[in-house]
Amino acid sequence: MTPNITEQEAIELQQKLAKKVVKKGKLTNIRYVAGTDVAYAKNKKRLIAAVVVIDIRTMEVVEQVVVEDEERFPYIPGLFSFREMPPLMKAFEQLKIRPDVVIIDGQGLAHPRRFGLACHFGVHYNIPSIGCGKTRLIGTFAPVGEKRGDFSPLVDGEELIGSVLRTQDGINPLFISIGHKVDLKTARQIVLKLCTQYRQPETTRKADELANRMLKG
DNA sequence: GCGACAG
DNA sequence: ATCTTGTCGC
Repeated sequence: MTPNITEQEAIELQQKLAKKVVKKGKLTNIRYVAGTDVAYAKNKKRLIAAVVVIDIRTMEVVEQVVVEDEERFPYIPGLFSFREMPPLMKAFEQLKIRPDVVIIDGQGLAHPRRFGLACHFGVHYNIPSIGCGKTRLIGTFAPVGEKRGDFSPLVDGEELIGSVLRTQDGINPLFISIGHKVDLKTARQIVLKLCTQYRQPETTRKADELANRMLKG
């Protein structure tokens, strides 16, 4: 990540890198799915990043890494990746397994400049990635069906930028979008498969649990 | 000017 | 995201 980057430079970098995002990819025969999460304490410049790899065939955790890093960029909607990429990179680069796809806690193409954290991470490592956020950054959508698997298009004007996906019956939906090298339908299928029992994918839940455990204990 | 705004 | 405990509801 570019150190001491200004807000304007960050925006220009996003516009430049957004051109490199690949919006296709069926990802057949995948096995290793990674999940990421970053936790931090208020009024402290300490960030804890966690990456957990799950074998999608057995749903067992096969590798996990957690690291501590210092805050280098504030939280600014639209520039989120400049805050979380540094700690995530530090963790990801300690991973021995090369995941087939990475599920990111945040948006991918569903971003003002079509370059959310999931795109940034995917393009940086040239690895398939999926944006999986709990709330909306941009876009509009019609009410989603109440059953697990129901979804409605997330659009920005005439452009389709993601899917609002119900991962459990009657539970608030998730915001899914392409990160890199995977199409939207495949992204939805992978996320849904990992949401075995809860609202969020097991990958994200395990990473969240690991990061918070490190933050406290 | 006002409201929105990933984590 | 985090600050925070109990509590209303299915």
